[in-house]
Amino acid sequence: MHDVPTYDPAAVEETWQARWVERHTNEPDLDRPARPFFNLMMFPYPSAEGLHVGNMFAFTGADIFGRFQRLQGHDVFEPMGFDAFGIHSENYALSVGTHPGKLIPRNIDTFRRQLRRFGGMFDWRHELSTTDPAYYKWTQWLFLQLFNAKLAYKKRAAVNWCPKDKTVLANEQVINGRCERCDTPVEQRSLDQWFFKITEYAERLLRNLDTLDWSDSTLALQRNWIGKSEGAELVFRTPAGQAITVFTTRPDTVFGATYLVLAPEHPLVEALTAAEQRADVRAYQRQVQSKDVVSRRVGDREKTGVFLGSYARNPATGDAVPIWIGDYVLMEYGTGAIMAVPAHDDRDHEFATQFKLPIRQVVRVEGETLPFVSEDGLLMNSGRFDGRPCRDGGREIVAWLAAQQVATPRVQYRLHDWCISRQRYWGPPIPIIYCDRCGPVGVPERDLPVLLPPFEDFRPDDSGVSPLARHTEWYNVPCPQCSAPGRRETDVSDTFLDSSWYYLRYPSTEFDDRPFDPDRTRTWLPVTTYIGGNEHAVLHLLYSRFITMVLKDQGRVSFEEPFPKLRAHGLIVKDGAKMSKSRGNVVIPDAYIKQWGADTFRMYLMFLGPFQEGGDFRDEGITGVRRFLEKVWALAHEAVRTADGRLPEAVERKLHQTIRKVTTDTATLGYNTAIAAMMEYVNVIREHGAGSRGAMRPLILMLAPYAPHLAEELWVLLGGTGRSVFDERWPSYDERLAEAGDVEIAVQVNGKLRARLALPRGASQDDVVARALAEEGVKKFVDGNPVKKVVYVQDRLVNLVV
RNA sequence: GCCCGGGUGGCGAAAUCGGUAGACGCAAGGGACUUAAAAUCCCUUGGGGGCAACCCCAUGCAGGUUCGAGUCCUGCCCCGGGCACCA
Repeated sequence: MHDVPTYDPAAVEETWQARWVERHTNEPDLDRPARPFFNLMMFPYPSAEGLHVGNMFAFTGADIFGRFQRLQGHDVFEPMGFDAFGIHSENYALSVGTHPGKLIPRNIDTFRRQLRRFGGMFDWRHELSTTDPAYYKWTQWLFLQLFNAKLAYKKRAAVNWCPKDKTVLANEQVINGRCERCDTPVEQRSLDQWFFKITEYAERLLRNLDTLDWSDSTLALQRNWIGKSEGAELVFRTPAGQAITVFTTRPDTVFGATYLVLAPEHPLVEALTAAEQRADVRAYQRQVQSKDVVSRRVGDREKTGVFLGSYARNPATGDAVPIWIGDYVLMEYGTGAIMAVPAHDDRDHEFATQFKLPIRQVVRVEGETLPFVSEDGLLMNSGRFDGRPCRDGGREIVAWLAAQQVATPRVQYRLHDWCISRQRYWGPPIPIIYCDRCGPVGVPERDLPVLLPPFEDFRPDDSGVSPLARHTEWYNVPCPQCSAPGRRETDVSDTFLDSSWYYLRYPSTEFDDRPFDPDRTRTWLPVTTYIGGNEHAVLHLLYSRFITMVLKDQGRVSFEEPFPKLRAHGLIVKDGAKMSKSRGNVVIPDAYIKQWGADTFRMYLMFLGPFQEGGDFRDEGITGVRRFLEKVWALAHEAVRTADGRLPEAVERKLHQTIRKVTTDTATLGYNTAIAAMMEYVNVIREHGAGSRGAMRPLILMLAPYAPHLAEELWVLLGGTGRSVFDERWPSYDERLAEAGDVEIAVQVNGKLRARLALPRGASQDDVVARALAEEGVKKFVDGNPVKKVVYVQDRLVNLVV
């Protein structure tokens, strides 16, 4: 064995990272690409802790995909940016006594350094940060497009208020009644808020899901979130003529509705309350209001409520049914009022039992006892609808009641309008000026951006208004329409608005007079492949789809789905447990990259489990990958000194099988098995002592997406003359060579494996059976019995049934 | 409660149009080289039985379909994630 120079990843990686910059290797021609491929990954929030291993895992997987596409001959655009506005940065700045405006640039510097160091194929010409006025100018512009289209509106609303972060939260940011950031129980407050009418797009957002190439889990999450229910609104009238409208998904059970329940906040409660019940009703309402959202929604589920002392007529039966209020009915969903069918709804049953209300069975299902909710039954106690199947009967009942003007078919979504205002500092100011004469007026485009003033005093307070509202010199401005004294909106917008359009900005970052250039957008969008975590399956992805639909409706883009192909990666855990600071098991990538090199670290991350499922990070495992790269390094150096000739047959066959496997696996993000296949190939080369150029060059090409620095280095060593291995083409394989040689055929007797035969491909059934019967191990089990049946699978298996 | 995933060696995991279970890697044990160690190389490694060729058992549990089931069907159990008093 000749001397092989030591593999020094740090040196190799530094050299090539410098060359990539000098040679503009990662900068595609954005104006005239032959085969554009927009490889997008979810941009990170630049935390003070730096890039963590979860980011690194995601970016590595996405980068491998981009590099693979590049080798397939695409012009791959792989940009990177920073989602740097938001409560997280602001809270961190407060906790360490600095200003987010100072903190964020430092954090971004760290991230940029880390992202270069791990070897991402990023086009840094197109880096963006959502906090850059050149970016948020257009975030504000986007708000104005929705405002002008009447898709943004302000309303006083009971909103989620986090007493710790002192801000309003979107429904999506409330987890089990608690703030998703700080876990504080969320309170209800009534404030004026800006909303986007995403509910107007609910049906389209739902329907389009069928056209998307997304993972099933992500699609399911979105469907769930949109939460479509079909049913009807039914009207119950009081003797005084008041109409109480309820929403139900089970109009077939209306004959079983024995009472009504309204949400305690329902506007009709006052009018429906009898004098003698007034005190009790008031007390109950106060009690509910004082509950925090946690105990109302998820904590104590015991049914409570109060009788209002009045009645309404069931439109189907004509019976007078009592009207109650109860906090298990929510004002935000449906009409805030329900018809209670205690026989066929568990919650209603519980309530009726508690308060001794009548229970009337109207559905019969074999073997079921009350209460049950099945729709697979026949109606009973339902007048002329008796005996009808539930679903048909329901339709007929709605038609019957609709003719009397007391029923309307209705579709209900769980999705709420998107509350986008935040009473905080670290975000883009909402570009609105209030004028006593003109009302809310959009800031004219020529005056954008509305700069976020660099106030040192940005601490939020309990007032329910933004810190910007403390600065009269900032918010007092003339009305852009009539020049009368006006006042700026002092709320800033939600971070999810920043991230709802960043993919549109990337190809157009150099244009300061337009948010996204029409030509660039036509060339590069929609995004070819989007890779990111399922934690954004609902919020970010739903908002981005909505914004894109709005832009499409305004004729600003030609597509309505920004991410036709999306792949979600899994989560990475450490030694079987979720990483967290408190557990002390957070993996800091820098230390690993320093010790092992970026190429080894990238490959290890991809080897520890299926990319789309995540995996368990264990320190011990990394040595295997490093050993593999050392072997490749040594074989390549050996190959240089070896005369090239035809590969040994076994090596050639394995090579073609490997190219086949690595190609399909890389294309489908099956990185762990692709790496395993390359390891197998290297093992075969070593067994045959066949480390020649012909054996190694295709391997280096396949390895390039995974270990780009090493591949560049070895490509030059093996005679590559171009500027980069990524200007080469992915190797192709020959199916015939991959399938050459004998196949092993399993011989079963009665389904149990008894022997293996090595035979040429394509042997006939008769030959195989004859050979099988000659085997000792087979004879023994056939034992002279006649073979009753032969199952033969060409080139794989024969099963003799005796 | 509902909706997605997922349960395979000591460990991370392969194999799903039903067709040779455990590829690849880690760890462990044995050996070679070395004054020694590291590194490297070779061998063994799911469980049980046998001197051996071999045999039996084994993919969360219980059934079923099939010549044949990790894979399909029925009913359960457990783990992870999401939604959740949504009418």
